[in-house]
Amino acid sequence: MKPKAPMPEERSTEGRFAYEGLDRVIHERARLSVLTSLITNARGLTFVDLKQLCSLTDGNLSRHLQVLEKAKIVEIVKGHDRNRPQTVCRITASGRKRFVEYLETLEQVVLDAAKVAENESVSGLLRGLNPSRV
Amino acid sequence: MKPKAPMPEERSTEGRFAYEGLDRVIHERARLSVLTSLITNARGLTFVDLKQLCSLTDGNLSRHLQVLEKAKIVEIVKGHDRNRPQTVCRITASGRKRFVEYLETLEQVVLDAAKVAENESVSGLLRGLNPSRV
DNA sequence: CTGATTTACTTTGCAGTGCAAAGTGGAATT
DNA sequence: AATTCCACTTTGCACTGCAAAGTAAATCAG
Repeated sequence: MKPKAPMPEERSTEGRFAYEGLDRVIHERARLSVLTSLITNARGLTFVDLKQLCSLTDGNLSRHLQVLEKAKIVEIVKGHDRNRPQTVCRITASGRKRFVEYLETLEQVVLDAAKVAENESVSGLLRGLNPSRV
Repeated sequence: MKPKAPMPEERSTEGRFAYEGLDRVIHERARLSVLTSLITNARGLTFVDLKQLCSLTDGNLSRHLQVLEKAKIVEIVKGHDRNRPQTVCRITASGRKRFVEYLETLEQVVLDAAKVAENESVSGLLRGLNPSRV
């Protein structure tokens, strides 16, 4: 049998920084933008609004909305306004739930990173992260 | 010429939620894990440490470390310990800088999302995000 | 009325990438 | 000498983000 001495390093660090809450569907720059836009506008936003808010190209936005809709994170209603097609997007209830869980993980990442090992200085969230002695 | 009435909607919202600070090299679950591990352990971590901390497979970690090294975000020193190969990883100065910038953007995302449009309740960072009337 | 332009998307094509399974090389063990 | 174990690396593929091209309907120009 193997002794396998419990090294001082190993104090339940298994997956300490794995962040499984970082949902792949959400953890993508463009989609993160879209969802942040939508969660702050629960009444919904149009395709054109989103395109502007997120600085996305038409094709790009279209693709990401498809992904989010398929995942039931947003719902898309195609209608018309002033005789022009108008796509309105809203975040769904389950989408909101998933997004909030994701955000909680994000917050944890920021908090973990702000901890900076030897706990030199933990003032404002990100204070203390700049050049420290190597 | 076009009148182009300044709609009430448009108050410098261009790219409001674009988050260009979300560096593609960093904004990836596995690499985000690795960097958070490394920034909290400025002295460096071994391949095996990282594998455990981030719950990554060997191949996966190897690949991501290559990407991070090529981007000069981490430096990798291959040595030996007790006659076995040992890879030690450290975050570089510029890597730290880029990562901190990234984290600042992340924090902004969380803050923006916490704002929830009608500013119903902005207490704890993520309080107020749960089911609100649609 | 016809052709051109604009608006609001959708589709296509490809380069890039995350991931796991398989591979490598050297120590230690049998 | 052969096998096992450890610490990685390489390979292969399925997926995906992205932009360029395409589509459809309304509006405008002449």
